[in-house]
Amino acid sequence: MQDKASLQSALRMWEEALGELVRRDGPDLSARQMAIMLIVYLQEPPHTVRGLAAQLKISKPAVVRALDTLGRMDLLKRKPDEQDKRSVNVVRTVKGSVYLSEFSDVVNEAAKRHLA
Amino acid sequence: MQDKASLQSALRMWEEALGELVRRDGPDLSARQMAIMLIVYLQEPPHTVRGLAAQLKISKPAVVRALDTLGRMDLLKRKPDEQDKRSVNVVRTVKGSVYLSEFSDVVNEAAKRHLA
DNA sequence: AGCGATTATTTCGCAAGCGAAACGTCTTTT
DNA sequence: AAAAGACGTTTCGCTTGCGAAATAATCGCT
Repeated sequence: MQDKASLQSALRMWEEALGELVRRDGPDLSARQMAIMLIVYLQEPPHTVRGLAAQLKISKPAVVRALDTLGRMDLLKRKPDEQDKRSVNVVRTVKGSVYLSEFSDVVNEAAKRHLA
Repeated sequence: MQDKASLQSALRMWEEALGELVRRDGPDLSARQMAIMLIVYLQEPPHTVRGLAAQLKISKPAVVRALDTLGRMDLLKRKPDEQDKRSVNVVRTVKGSVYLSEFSDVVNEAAKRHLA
């Protein structure tokens, strides 16, 4: 268990960043969609539907739907696997990189503001 | 603009915490619902529908719906304002406090794990 | 070559959330 | 006291997401 101060600290930081995101115009990603974005952009490729479903413990159709939505937004892309033609690799896009970059700015600003 | 290391740092922390939350059983709150929870539990009362809508720049019906859902989950409660009978105060519950306490544990664990 | 396993997707019925507009209640202004 | 405004809620039509089950394509094993 943490001390009370650090509990509040983490929550306040989350609040500021999240509030900023909700206020923002533009795409409002669900928790699952954001989790998939972060995995795809922060963990080493390759990323597959089954892999994402397993890591997040959600159903494969849920992953497929999230990829549909994120793909429509150009935040990531499907790329057929040439070795195993049943499989699909999920890859990054420029727009997705920009999106996450701005996102991390928001988080960092909140962190900085809170620590100050 | 931050240096690249700290950008990645914030994102990785967010990813670990968010991943844990998505995996978790139990209520899966939307971004808006979570934002409302954090405001109600971290900022000083009183909290009203119009106040929450203004702060998050979302419509009042959206706030009403979120309060319906969160209220059904016992994560917060409506309390009629005695002074101005048009108004409603949003107040905390024990269950909500527990929920956020566990939430901050997850965030803190992710932060600690990442800094290690 | 054939057959079961694996991968991703689609279909189905359903539940939840959205914004805009209308509404009911209460307060403030005139 | 009547009108105007403020607050929260409800209604409307619509969009999105969900899990479970069914489907299509491909792989691997024997």
